[in-house]
Amino acid sequence: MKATIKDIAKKSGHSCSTVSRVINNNPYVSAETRARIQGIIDETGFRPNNVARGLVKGKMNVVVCIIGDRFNQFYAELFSAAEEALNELGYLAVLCYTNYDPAKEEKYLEAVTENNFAGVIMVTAPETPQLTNNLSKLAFPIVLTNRYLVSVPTDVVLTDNYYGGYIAARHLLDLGHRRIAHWSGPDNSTASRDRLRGYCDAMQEAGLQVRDGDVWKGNLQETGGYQFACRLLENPGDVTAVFCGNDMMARGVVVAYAERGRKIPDDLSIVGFDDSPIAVTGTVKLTTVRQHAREMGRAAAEMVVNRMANKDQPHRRLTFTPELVIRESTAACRRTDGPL
Amino acid sequence: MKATIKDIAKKSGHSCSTVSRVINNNPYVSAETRARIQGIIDETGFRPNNVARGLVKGKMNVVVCIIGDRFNQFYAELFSAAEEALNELGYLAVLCYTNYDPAKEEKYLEAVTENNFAGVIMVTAPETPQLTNNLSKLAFPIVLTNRYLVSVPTDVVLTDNYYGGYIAARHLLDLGHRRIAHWSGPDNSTASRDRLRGYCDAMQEAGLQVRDGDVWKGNLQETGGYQFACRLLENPGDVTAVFCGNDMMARGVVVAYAERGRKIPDDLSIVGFDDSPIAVTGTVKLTTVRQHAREMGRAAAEMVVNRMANKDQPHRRLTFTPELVIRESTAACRRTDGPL
DNA sequence: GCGGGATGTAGAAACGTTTCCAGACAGAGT
DNA sequence: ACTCTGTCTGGAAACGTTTCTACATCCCGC
Repeated sequence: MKATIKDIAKKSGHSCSTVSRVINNNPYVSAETRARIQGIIDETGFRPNNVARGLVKGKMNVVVCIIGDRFNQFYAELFSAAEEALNELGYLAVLCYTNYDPAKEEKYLEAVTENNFAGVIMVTAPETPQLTNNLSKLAFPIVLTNRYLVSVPTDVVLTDNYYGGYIAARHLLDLGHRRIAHWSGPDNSTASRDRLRGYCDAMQEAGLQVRDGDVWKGNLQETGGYQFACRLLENPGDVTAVFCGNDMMARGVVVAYAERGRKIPDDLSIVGFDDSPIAVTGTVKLTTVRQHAREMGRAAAEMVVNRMANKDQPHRRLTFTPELVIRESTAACRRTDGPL
Repeated sequence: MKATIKDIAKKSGHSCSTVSRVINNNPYVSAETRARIQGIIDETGFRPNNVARGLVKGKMNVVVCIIGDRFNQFYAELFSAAEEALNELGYLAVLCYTNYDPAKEEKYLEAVTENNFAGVIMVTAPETPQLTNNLSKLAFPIVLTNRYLVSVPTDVVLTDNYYGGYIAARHLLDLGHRRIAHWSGPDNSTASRDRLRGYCDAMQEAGLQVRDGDVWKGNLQETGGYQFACRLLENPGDVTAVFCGNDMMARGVVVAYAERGRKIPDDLSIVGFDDSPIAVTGTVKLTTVRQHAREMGRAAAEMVVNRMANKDQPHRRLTFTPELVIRESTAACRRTDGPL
């Protein structure tokens, strides 16, 4: 069987307490004692049992990241940074995908409770009544990222999506575009809504009106962008630029145009969102709005362990400012024929 | 604080043992007692603490899936099926990505040991000395999938990759192709090697010789396929068909050709591998070799819990037979000019 | 030479379950 | 009437840690 702390205690002639102290780097151990015990630990290959530790401490040193969408590399990047930070802080990070299914979300949150995991970093969750109901009575730290809930205060780390939407539209306007579409995801997240507002305000500021037909909502994946692009190609109108809800969608647009021999940015200017790795794969590098994925991930990690120590501090919202990254998918508007 | 089994015992006037019995559906509880206790459990919202349970049972009911590659949807599919099965069997499934980094792999395996997780399903791992060394002394059940290790016997569920390579090449040969390239991943997995063998044997059977220059090894991702396709386009030779190591790679080839206005399958026939979801997204649906991802996932799940019960049974290797799925990326060879 | 704060160590309780053991009771077979 | 077997229940040990309490010892300043 695996060696326990008692075995080490017996072998070294010391008590469990003392062995525990050397394991946990408690200063109240003499140099000789520490050396002797450490020697035995090393030669035995003893590793403390985290389950027992978890029982007395009241929590396992495991943080679960619950993510809606496994295709979005922005989340992957965010998680990877969070994991790195969590490891440094002594926690194991594991991943669960919900596929945006509220039932799965609930299942995972329940599992966290039952297993006394230390906390949760949750990346995107549509705001369902169950979720808000659950969140409000959860006993462990949870930090949301990317979107916040209007009905429940939580710790959250965000991008300033309003500003992101604003600079995306602003950039296209500066290039002379006048009819700018916005393709995004379902309307159930603050992230999407805030970006939309930013886009609308930029348009209005330029004296342009956003028409109903200019904003399309679909799935935030490559297929979504692909489909919308096909729809636009069939019925071009005078749209000369598109602001996409994320880079995956933007990629889908590029593919649809490439397949028909149309040129980006000549035939259409595209701004993505996220600046995820796929923004720079493929021939046309995307102009996009960079979210600071790694910084957000690290911040979320720090926030979640911070809350473990201070259970009752007020909830905090940390907002990162996105920035425009100009690459090859946008260019000055060449169409001058239409009105507006 | 959260209710414990003792609180329930006190409230119901019964002992902890009895409460435990109703929680675990032990038959030795009278109907009335069970009803009364269950009532209290329900009204209290009591949930047993898995950590305490894990301590006495010697393991947490958590299975970790360790996956090398988060981009490959075939693995995602496999994991999703495994998770489903594991949930049915009473286990929580969580995910860790190694990015093919042996150090991360080791870290996760260590975490499994320290946290007494119930077992591991590991999807792809390059066979490093550390890994084999670690695996041979692990105390928990582990089942490998997709590739097996030559130096350590383990439980493993596989696709018959040799046969997969064979039918892929055979299909292209049947379409009249003679110069068929094979683009795959690094040579460190049995999966790649077996597919290569199958492809070579099919070629030889047809009286054709595989030349060194026909087999390229790169990264098994879209970028890998894209790069190889570019290389081929620059220097076409007489290759008319390609058998790709997986669907992502095949997709990359399609994109490269589309961007240059070349037609698939007219200019190049492509066979992928996996039949992952991306095989049917995009305009050209891929001809590919289907691996039975969901069946493999479920099998892996069953295998891992099976081994928990029977620690000393001999290791098993379960092989699924892949099948060719013919779609739009392959067509009869039209080039008849060159010798072979 | 004596109280008093560090420093070092051991023993035992505690964490929340499961499970082993023992005992009570009932009905059935002799 | 008696064992015997099966059903039901409670008490307590066990799982492997951390941590609380208690007790030495030492050195310091008086």
